[in-house]
Amino acid sequence: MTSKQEFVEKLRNSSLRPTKQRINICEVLFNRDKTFHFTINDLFNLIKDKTGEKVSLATVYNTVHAFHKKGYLKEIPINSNQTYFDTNVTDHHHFFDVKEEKLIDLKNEDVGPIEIQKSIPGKKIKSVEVLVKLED
Amino acid sequence: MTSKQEFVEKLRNSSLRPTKQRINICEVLFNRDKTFHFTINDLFNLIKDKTGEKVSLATVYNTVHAFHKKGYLKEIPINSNQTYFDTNVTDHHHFFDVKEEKLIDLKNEDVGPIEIQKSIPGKKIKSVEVLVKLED
DNA sequence: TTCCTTGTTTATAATTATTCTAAAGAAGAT
DNA sequence: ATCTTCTTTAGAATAATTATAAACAAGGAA
Repeated sequence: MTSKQEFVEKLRNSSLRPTKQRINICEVLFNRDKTFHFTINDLFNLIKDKTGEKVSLATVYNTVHAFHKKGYLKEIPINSNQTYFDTNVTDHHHFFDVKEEKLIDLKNEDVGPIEIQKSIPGKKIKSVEVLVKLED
Repeated sequence: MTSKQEFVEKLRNSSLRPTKQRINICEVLFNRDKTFHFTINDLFNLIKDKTGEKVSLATVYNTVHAFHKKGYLKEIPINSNQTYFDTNVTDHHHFFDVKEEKLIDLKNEDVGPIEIQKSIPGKKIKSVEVLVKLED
């Protein structure tokens, strides 16, 4: 359980003003035991449900992008019409259940080391992501 | 160099009628040495350039989806506003140059074996894709 | 051939996710 | 309090994709 005050500090430390909306979004995103996978629309609906307060869709977009930029959220590369985010920003991978459109975390140790043995001149590796698609 | 007749047969074998439009699309997609990464819009523009004939955008969508369904094209999981496809349908991976929005093939042997040591009850693995993002 | 059925193409409209805009409101500093 | 800057918001704009339904073409049968 993270207190509201901690979110206020987190936001201040990131030079993001601690507004009511952002704190509500923090509650929904970060006040959890497990990692959380979501689309903007998921989040938009959850905010109303969990906090009882409505935050405009534009603000949800703004805030998610701000948090992503600050490194508090990770974008998951996946083929979907919607963009998926993850509150687990550590280096890890995903299962994607195609039928249920659901993501499941895959720990690094469940995949083993991945050694990329090719390099592109002038470029460096920013991230390595494994996506394992699941079917029935 | 693949002849037009071969495309006609390929289409017939897939119970797709060999129309002028589909054959043109085949020429652009499959008459190449190297693997080809593209978005629908890339392809739409290339058809005009390479064949001199215009195919409607809707037909490009229809055909790409039909070819994807038949297994002649692979969809690449990536976070982009556009969907990327690949004419290389073998099991392999990708670099994505984030700045230039360009994909580069990564052979399986350049990545090494990936062993997924977690399983989800009732589900089986459909595909394993590695995406390596590149930055300058 | 000619006719018939079914599949295909097409322009255009509809849909959907996301971004933009500009005005009103709130936070923080002085 | 006042001022500046950041934030929120509704709604408009954009862009990719999908749906629609009418015209058209392919393939088969007579």
